[in-house]
Amino acid sequence: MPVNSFEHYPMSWKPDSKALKRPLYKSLASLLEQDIVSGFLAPGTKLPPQRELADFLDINFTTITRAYKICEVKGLIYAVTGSGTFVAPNAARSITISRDKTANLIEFGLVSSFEQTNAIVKDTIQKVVDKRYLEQLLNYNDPTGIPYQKSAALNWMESFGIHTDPEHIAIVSGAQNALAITLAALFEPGNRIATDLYTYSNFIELAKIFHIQLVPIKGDQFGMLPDELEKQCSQTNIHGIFLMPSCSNPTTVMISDIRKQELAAVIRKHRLILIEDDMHAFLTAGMIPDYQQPMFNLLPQQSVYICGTSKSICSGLRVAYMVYGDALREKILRAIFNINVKTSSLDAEVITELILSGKAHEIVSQKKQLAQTANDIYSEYFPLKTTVGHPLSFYRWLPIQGHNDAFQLEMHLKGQGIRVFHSDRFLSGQTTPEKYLRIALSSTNSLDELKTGLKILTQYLN
Amino acid sequence: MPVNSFEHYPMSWKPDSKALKRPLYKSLASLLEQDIVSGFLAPGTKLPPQRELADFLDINFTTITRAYKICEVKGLIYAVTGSGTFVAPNAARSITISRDKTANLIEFGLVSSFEQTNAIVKDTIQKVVDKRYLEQLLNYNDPTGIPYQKSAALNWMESFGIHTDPEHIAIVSGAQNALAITLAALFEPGNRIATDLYTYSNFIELAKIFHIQLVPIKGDQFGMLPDELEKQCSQTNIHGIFLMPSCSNPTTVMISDIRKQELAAVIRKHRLILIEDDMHAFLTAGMIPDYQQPMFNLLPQQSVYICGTSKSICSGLRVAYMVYGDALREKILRAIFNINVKTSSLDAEVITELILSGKAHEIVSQKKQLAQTANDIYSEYFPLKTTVGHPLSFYRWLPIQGHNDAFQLEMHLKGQGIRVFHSDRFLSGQTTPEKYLRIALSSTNSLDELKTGLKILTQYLN
DNA sequence: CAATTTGTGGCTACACATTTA
DNA sequence: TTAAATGTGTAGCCACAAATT
Repeated sequence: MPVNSFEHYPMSWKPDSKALKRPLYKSLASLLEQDIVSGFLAPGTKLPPQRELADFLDINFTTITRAYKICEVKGLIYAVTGSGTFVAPNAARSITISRDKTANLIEFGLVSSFEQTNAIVKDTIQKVVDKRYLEQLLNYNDPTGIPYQKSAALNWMESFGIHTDPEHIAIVSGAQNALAITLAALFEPGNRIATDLYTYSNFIELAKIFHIQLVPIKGDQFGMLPDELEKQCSQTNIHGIFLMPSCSNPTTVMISDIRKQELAAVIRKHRLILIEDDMHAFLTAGMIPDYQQPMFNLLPQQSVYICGTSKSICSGLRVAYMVYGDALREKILRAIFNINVKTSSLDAEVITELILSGKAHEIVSQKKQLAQTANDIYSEYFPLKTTVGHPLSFYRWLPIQGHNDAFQLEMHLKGQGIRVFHSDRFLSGQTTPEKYLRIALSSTNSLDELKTGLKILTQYLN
Repeated sequence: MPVNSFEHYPMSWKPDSKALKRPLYKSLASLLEQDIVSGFLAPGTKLPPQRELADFLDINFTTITRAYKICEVKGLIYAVTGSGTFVAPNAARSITISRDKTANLIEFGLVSSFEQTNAIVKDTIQKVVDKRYLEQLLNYNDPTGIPYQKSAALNWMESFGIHTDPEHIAIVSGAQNALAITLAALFEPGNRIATDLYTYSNFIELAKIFHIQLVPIKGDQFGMLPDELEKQCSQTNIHGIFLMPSCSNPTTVMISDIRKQELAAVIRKHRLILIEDDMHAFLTAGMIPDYQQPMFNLLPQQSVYICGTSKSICSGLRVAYMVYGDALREKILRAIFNINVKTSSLDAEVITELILSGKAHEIVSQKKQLAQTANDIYSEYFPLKTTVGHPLSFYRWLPIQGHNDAFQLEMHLKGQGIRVFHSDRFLSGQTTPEKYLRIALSSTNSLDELKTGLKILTQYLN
């Protein structure tokens, strides 16, 4: 029997108890899902507490717990002990970022990599084709990469501070693919991974696919806060942590060397698996005075270091390097064989040749130059108030005011001819009061187009 | 309080109740896992019934259910209602098949694809490099394939009976990758997929990675038995079915056209998602008199059709085509973007050029010729007693007697210089009394080596 | 700092379905 | 055919932990 009449305490959600079928918890979960996906329950809405809803429906409150759990794992809602359960910011839509050529828009959304440099790659492909061993690249051999390709990879990563042997490196099909492999290999459904409050939206989606919960941790201008991480680790059972130390996506924050060591101490203490996505090492190592080494070096036995070549060398050739501790090796190899079989040796060979011939460094220095120019242009339109973030980042993180509806803002800007992403897309958990736009500087067809787009943006935002 | 003393009914497994910590079910599961992985509990061992073990440990029997469930999802054990719980045949080892070059062995294990034909591919790569639009293949554009590449794909699959539009096809990085994407996109942990008793071992491993349970269904010489499928579907909640109609791996069984229709009726009735791995269509369509069309055509809205080009065209270029119904499209695209971002347009372009230039058909006819010769050689050593199975299969399924320890047999044959796989590797669930070897005919360096290997094998088995 | 609110995790009870004897 | 054995699935009970007031 319900105890209260609820007339004085209106609940934000009153599911029709007649619509409930057995099993109750599944039925309730699907009612909730419907109301969220249909938009009836807006993002941020506080759902009734478990006990209250249970009372209303006259069932046990743990049955509500179960129903809520189903929706939480699907990323539709999130729960905060003590304060309640809320509809997630990105509940009703997919935040996957991919190339979308439908309209003639100025691309500030997807972060490309100044594709102007691809002409250099073209010549190198010809050199690879001329090699007498080309045929050897077309079979099933060496699923994790041919030994000399791995040597070239080590050569490439040496300047970032990575040192290992060919047994602990694998060539995979891009950094995103490396992340998928890592989650498949080392985590189980229901595991938790700590991330920054704002993080790479495709990692959020990947976590959903693998049914891994993300635990957002607060940070400051030097990266994630060790105390906050410590707090969460001691509170709940956390299995891993995802970091992008060289230039966090989307915030452009670089983790300082001291902070790396502090974080490493917490990670070591709680035996987390560190997933270090160091896609931007090429922009940071040797450039930023504070840069010492990747976190992998501090925690080699419990880390996966991922070095993608899409941003630094060429985006269309899907090649990334994974470096891992011995304890993780077997599981990772198994996941690679089952998800990829292998990565095309032809693609890997082109990247290898670019590295060994020195062309890769040439490409990098061109890209740095382009990044410098693009950032200079950006600061003409949006002066950088502080020195926060990476000075050469391929994207910027612009604080905005008064545009709380992420979807609507993105739509309006599309109407203005600009594709850009609102910060809500990058939220790993609950919402925050501050709002931003992530503005890719590396994806327009020309620097003129970049200027045009930024001009439209300044006008729109003022 | 325990009710019985158990002295008269010895249990196969008596965990130390003092070793149990809280939570009980996790602790118990890990004790069980240890004893299985260490080999203390051999494959096939019957575990104590849930109630009996509960009585012994003096806890509730559903706590045992939970512990068993954890191990079942990990593939360590399997449960049969009414008869009990058993240690799985492949519990203690990984059955992932991958290239393994460690020793100088004759390769009868991994199924390659007569790599002699790769010389033709070499010339085509040069043609691709000469194209003026090569640079356009090096960016993030067209993540599911460039429109004309998709047209070529449709062109290629037309002879297999596939007709669709470019919106319902995607280019991915090989058939195994397509399977990973399909499982990630369309299934949830705990879902069940029906498979043949013997099935592709990397699919079994993939199911483990995604925590999907396989439900083995009996079959005969024409493929899976519809009645058995119907029975299982009405008994438990099954979400999908995995079939290789053109030439099942490892049994070489081809599903007859009548059987396809009967199976389709059951699949439709129970709304299963059909995963049709039609890697061998090129060996079957137009070759086998009975061949009419893929099952995709019978169930276009609830099927994923996978057409790999590794076996038919070139194994090192990681390219497969996925064809799917509109209802599945969005989820599949999301999984592709998150697991691959895209497949190398360079690789896809080479395959496209091979198809459009007619070279692909040339390669196929060479491979068919090689397959014919290899099968002829095989039948000199192991006369085919019946007409069961595909006549041109790249591998054969040899019944053997008296070698029940799969691992030991594989080891002994390695000692003889041969790498080959025992049927236990391909078991999707419980064990069977019949034993086989899967013998790859397409992976030796020469036909002479094939003969040598087969000779050693006949001698060993007699 | 204590009381209250709210969510988490684990064990138990029980109805039910299938298989086997 | 019926009874016993055995596994499956759902809901309830309860101790506890964290956050709020």
